Amino acid sequence: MGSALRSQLEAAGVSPECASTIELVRDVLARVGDKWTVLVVITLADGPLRFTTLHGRIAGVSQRMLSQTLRSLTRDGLVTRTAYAEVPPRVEYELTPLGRSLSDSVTHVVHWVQDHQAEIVRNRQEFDGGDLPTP
Amino acid sequence: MGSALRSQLEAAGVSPECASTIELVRDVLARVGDKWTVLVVITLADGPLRFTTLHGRIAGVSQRMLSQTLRSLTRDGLVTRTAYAEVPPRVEYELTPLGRSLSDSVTHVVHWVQDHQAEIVRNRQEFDGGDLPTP
DNA sequence: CGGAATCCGTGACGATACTG
DNA sequence: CAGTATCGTCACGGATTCCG
Repeated sequence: MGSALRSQLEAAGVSPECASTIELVRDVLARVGDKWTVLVVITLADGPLRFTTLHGRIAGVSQRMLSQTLRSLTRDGLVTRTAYAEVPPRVEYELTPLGRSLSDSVTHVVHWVQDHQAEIVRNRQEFDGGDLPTP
Repeated sequence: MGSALRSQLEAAGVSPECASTIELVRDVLARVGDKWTVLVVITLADGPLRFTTLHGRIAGVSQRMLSQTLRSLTRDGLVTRTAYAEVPPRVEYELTPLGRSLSDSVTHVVHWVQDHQAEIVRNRQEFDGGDLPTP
């Protein structure tokens, strides 16, 4: 399996030396593509925020998912988690330089989507509707 | 929900005029992040390929998932599907200019992952292992 | 050959309740 | 305030089978 996958990346212009890169690429892209990660990242782009603030700003996210997303991001070193020993407790999350650099790449894709969204929507309508029925 | 989401994009530097952009962004990113799309796209980067060839080159993909992925990509206008009325039947898939331009953006992220994979792996090990146990 | 249809297991996700 | 724990649902993804 590895060699075939390696050739995939070679075709994409990725250096062939590390076969497991593809898995990590897929892993990171899956993270980026998941439901909440992008929203968390771009929300944190302004500066550090605490859990509840984040929870309030990102509409529709459950505590469970937010917590999980933040832990994954922290694990990968994309955000830092800082807990202050206070009463009431306060925890702040902040993008690391690594997280910010990923954010830049992702923003690039976001802008791509924005630039081509009309075309995509039109393509979908055309595909779904086929030609208009003749009633 | 829409207004909160809109502010997300504003924070990310995206123009505020279209509230539904965020959903499309998430949608497209989810597609990009899914298990097979990236592999299909970079495999098609060389040129048009037929279904079975694609199925052979992408290790581990089932016919179902490949078919599904290709249909989604076709629906969005990222690939074209050309069926030749022959025996045996032949169907070729090819990246559209739109698909190629997305491919470029995604490749950018792929390269980012490649550049930072060592750091990510190290971060994960550090996070998972914590400090080394003392046996 | 190129799929679509069916069945089915797994786990992602949301809602809720509880804890330090 | 900042989570963890538990549970129920359901969509994703794989294997198999059937059709044009």
